[in-house]
Amino acid sequence: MEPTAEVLTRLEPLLRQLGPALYELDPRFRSDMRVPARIVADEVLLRQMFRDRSLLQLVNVTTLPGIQGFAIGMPDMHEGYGFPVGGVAGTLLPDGVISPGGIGFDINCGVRLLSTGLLHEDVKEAVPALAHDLARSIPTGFGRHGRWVLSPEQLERVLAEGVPYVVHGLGLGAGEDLSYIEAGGHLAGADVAQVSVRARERGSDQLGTLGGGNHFIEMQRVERIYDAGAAEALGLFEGQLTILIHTGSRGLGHQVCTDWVREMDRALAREGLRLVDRQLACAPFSSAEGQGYYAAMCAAANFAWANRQVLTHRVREVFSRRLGPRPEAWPHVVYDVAHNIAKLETYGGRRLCVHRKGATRAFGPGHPELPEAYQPVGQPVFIPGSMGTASFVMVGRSESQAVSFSSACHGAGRQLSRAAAKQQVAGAELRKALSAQGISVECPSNAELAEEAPTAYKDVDRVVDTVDTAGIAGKVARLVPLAVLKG
DNA sequence: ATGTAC
Repeated sequence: MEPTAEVLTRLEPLLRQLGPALYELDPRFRSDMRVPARIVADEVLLRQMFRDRSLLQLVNVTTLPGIQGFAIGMPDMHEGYGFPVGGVAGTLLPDGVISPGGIGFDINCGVRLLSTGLLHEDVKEAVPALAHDLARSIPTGFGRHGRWVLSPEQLERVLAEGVPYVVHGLGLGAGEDLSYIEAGGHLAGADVAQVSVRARERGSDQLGTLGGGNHFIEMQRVERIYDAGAAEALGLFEGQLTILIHTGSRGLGHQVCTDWVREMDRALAREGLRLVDRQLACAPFSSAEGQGYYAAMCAAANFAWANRQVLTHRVREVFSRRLGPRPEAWPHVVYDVAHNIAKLETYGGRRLCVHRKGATRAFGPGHPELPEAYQPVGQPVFIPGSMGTASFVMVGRSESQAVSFSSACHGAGRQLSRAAAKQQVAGAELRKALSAQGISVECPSNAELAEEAPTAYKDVDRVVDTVDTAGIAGKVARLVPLAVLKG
């Protein structure tokens, strides 16, 4: 929905440019703003944000109790539930609020990049078969559940322990994988008791499933390297075959979000508190609701990392079956990073709860949380483009700390709603067009395909260049699709 | 994103 012309004319003069790709909205725009709103964008992307409610949603975020500094939108920002997708906000611990809408329904939706030692050129003929095998091995699509049902005990351990349990307890993956996953694939704040029975039921057969919507697995070719030093540190080279996995915590995370939004909504009503937008339901981090949600969110995040780990194992099985057990055909984890999560981090000596919704953590070089090999170059940031377009590998820069609470964008960003895309795009035609580009498509539904059409998304090259210009992350490599597997 | 509006 578009904001009214009246609102936009009032907003415009209070918006000033702070840098080559950074804007600030003065808090005088609305009396309830506690801090300014900032936006990483160029002129074109900024204009696009005027076409939906995302800017006003970002303004709403600045009203949250305990918010520090500013609320900031990434260049791929668009309208979401409560918070805009592409929004970042840090609240002061212990009594600032945590808001499930600031993390998103798909808790720890994120991206994992796998690299092979193969040149695409050398395995060209095998790509369609590999894609087909992946489609047979990995359940995809909305409502699709896996054939593998975890016992209640296994699920509890996934929620409590995350990827270390998947590797060492379930035997799926290698010990080296753990060093290349944000937080080692395990948040210690998880408390299984805060995850409802219903959420657990929904998750019990969804480990190792891809889901629908914009979730996908893509086989890609490294088309171009921008930063040779960083590419070398990440093990990337031109012509290389890579695999990108984009998925999250499935129905389990969705149910956790639903449960705790309701819980917080009730608590607010009990105390007679009204928010500017009910979808911003939140609670002080230190409150029972804040602690409960945070513990459940950590558990759902562990589930999502575990999910991407199981999918990695499936990819390895398929590659090894098809290409033989040679070391160059064994996909390594380059990195795995969330873009829907809240993390506890320190800025200017203050402990904050940093909400990232459709925003990727982008720690610069030398950050202690990075694996040793990436210390000199910074944290890998993956920007999946829309289907059939390029994806990018970037690395976080130290400047991101002051500019954006160490955050960058997470994708191209929608410019058409799912409904609008479905109306405008014929899935069957799109399928043909992708095939004509030489991209193998493994997706049962034309409707799902249409919703994710490239025209439904902003220009990923522009989004990525804006992030680069803003100085929060730098371009390392451009990856182009060879085969896409989606729901 | 999501057993696609309890």
